[in-house]
Amino acid sequence: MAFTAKIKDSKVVKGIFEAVSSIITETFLDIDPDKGISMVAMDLSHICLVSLLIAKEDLDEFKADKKLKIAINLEDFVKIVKRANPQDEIVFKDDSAAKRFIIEMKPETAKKARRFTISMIDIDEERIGPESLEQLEFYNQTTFKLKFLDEAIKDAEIFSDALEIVADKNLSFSTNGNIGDMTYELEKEELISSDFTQKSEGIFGLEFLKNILKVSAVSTNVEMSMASDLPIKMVFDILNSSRIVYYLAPRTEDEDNDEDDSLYED
Amino acid sequence: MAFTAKIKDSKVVKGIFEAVSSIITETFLDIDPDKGISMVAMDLSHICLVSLLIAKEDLDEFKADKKLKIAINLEDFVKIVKRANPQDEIVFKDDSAAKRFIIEMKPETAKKARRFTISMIDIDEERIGPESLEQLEFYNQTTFKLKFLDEAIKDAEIFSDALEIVADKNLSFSTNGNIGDMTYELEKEELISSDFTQKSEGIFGLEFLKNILKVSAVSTNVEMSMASDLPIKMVFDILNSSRIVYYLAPRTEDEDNDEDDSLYED
DNA sequence: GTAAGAAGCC
DNA sequence: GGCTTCTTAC
Repeated sequence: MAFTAKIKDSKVVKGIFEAVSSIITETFLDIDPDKGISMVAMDLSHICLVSLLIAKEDLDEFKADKKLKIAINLEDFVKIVKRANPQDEIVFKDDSAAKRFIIEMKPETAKKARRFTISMIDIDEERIGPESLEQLEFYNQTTFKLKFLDEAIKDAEIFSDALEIVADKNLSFSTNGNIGDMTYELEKEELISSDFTQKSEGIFGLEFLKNILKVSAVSTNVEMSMASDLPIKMVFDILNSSRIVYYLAPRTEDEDNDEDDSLYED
Repeated sequence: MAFTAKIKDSKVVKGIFEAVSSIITETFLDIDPDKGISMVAMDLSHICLVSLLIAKEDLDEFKADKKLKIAINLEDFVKIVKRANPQDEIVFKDDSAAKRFIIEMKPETAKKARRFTISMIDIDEERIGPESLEQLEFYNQTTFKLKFLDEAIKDAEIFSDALEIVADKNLSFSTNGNIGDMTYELEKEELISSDFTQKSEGIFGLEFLKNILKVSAVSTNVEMSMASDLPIKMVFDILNSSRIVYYLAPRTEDEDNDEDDSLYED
């Protein structure tokens, strides 16, 4: 047992992994004695990259002898995590010898935990990390309440399956479709912070945005970075020192060619 | 009209028969002037026997001249019972001359009842009663809150379609499947009562257990009796003097031969 | 009235 | 398996 981590608030664990698993089905969990638990993975269509860090400072217990990479099916993992009751605390352990990942849950005062295991899976090493994305230069950055983006998404899906996001003097969300269109503008005063240096615009799929917004169970603000023709970067702070970062590729004019949506040219 | 019975709380009637009909499709209702309304029937695959008694003490009105056996399709019967509103009281009557069973429902204060009838059907006399099952000698018996079994079932169905139940020092539920496994143990303190004299274990189909658990609409505790290689007996008290008893046959190693699961060798 | 969970449909 | 609807808890 090279690794043990405990989180007392199972609701946070549920919120984090339900959000992530709505986009990612399989992933490595990276256990790092110095950092905590992290993962980086892309959705199958390579349109969205998700990077999660649960910092060791946010773990109520954390023991790790060495770095570990544990590959799991997130969907199955979430089915288990969902079984936690609100008052349960959750413990993760590895049983690498048996290629199993262990999840235990129990109320803090209970003696005996319900114990689940999930088989580790074999997946290819991720071919690309987020490093190249971290080099991206965004012209515009803003932080604001997640509920605004949630509203814009719900407004937009009346008309279309995509949302246009424009950062210029202010931040605007818009869409148009057969039955009509909508515009939702946030004034500077409604933004917690904003630094817009060059107009940028992009169109993004609502399905991804809706899945990303599931993070609102565990976060209240979004820090959004944009530049035309680049993926949009959205950072969500969770717990005290942890975060989930999404890079979502814009839709291109040439929607027939799915490859153009990909975050990477293979 | 040789028989009339009234139950003021239609929700109880719904709960009882929705639970039973999830396993039994056709049955005799036995009307006994001394006892009340009862039924004994097995599911079509002969894996589960259900015995229901609604004691006459629990009926708000009960008139029966003589013993009656009324064969009905429970599925159709439940469709009718489901039509009752929560504030309705329900009256059952026979119209044996017309081979019809009558269900009336109305709010207590209403003058006029909604009236349904359902045709009696022809089914073979049940070839075997529960008498032989009542002779079974169980080594272990325990009573505990239904919610624990409910949790164990929901935990287990992530992995498999079966649940292993072991009574030894304590009571444990477990399962395993391709994606992983789970264990759920109940300490003696979590059991309302327990009398374990000899370790027993058995594997039971989750589909049956889930249908049996529908009884939780009308009961809160389960009294469970076990012995290895015997059916598991589960007794649920309902109302004041009534009860539903299930005998569920364990799955056998040789799962290809369905007959081995049968409660009876024909 | 809203939101989460369960059941039914595709 | 996802989506939708219905039910139930807060």
